[in-house]
Amino acid sequence: MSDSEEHPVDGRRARGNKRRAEIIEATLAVVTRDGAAGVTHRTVAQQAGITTSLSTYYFRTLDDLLVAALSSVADAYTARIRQLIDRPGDKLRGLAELIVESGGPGRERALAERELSTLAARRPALAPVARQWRENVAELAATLTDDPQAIAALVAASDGLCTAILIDNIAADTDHVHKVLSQAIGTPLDAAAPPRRGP
Amino acid sequence: MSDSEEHPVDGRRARGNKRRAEIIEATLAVVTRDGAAGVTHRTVAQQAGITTSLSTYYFRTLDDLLVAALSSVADAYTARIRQLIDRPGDKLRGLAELIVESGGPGRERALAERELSTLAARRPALAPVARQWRENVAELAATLTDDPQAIAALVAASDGLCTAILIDNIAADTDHVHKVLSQAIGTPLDAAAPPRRGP
DNA sequence: GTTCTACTTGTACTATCGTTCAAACTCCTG
DNA sequence: CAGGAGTTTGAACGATAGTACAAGTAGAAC
Repeated sequence: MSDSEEHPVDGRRARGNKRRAEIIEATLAVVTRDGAAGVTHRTVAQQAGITTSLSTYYFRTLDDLLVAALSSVADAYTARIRQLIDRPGDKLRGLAELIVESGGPGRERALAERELSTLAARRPALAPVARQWRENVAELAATLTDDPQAIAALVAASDGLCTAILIDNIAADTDHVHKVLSQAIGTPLDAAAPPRRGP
Repeated sequence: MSDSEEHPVDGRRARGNKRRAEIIEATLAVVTRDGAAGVTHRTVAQQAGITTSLSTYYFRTLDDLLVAALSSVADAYTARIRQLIDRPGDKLRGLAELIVESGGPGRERALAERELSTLAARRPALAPVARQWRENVAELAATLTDDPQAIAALVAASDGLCTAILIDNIAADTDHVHKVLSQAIGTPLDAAAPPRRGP
């Protein structure tokens, strides 16, 4: 985690890492297509175009594979939200756009994340990973207000909006989501996007 | 649906209905214990103390069984919320108590509902059932405000709070949930529980 | 009592699952 | 080149899944 890679010159390990990523990608594709219940070593291997044993070589058990897949999705979302937090701009609108994505191009990923998050209620190993999304949103909210209730409301509303978009398959409109988020956090329209000139 | 039962005198059919309810109950118990993925005709039958074939006799396919189980849970929640809507009292606090229940005695049911709701994203037959909860909350919210954004925010926040309680396993405090709901809907503390004397 | 319907059981078939394992292949090391 | 570490394959084992089906039981209709 600290440094990128220690042996980037070893072609064997490089290939291994690439394979690992491919298998995770295939796993997400399977979750998207057939749901988390459809994830088996065989389906994942077929999706990745490899043999079943190779899947078990990299992920000894199915649990290992699911944890890795959820971690991958969660990391991607974390990066997106951190970008919103660090960069200047309307954070609330950025969050709204991120949520709306769950109904469009990012629907597969979001659906996969929801499936895997639900598993988290049952597998302690997944819980910390599943919690990341809410913690990140809370951090973003903390830059907009100091009111704990408002932060909690925004986090809950963000989660609920994602659910509604995914399950109900409702039309995802950025303006609408933005308004609902504003409503949840209170009166952030003044404080949310102050046209600061930066330091 | 219009009248209760047409042949309540037939002891055979009565036993059949009882068995059906028992199997649904066993299914929910299995979902609670092992997750939706753990639902098989065999596990359900064992949980119910019957034979496998009897489970398939009442629910020809596993899908039938899952749809019936989700419908059962959704109906129970619908009844609870309708009670809140129809009866006088602080509706928002009642909703908060209902949500908090998801972390306590009603955790099993709530978890089962979430698992089955997630399935709804994939099985169109489950979608209308899974939508009920949100529609009911929206109806409750409509009695508190006319602002569509506020209604949407309350619905989303309710859903998100349930998720947080279930997945993160956070301490569920009625006061806290109530405050967050109030924050989401705006300033309902005055309008939410007006001590009206009736019509 | 006879007949019919609804309920219940035991058993079996086929398919797929997770997982293991030894052998073959690829690439780095010396 | 030889040797070893990492990668990939094919086949197989035991367990469990959905489902089907014929036989048997309990209660209703006549």
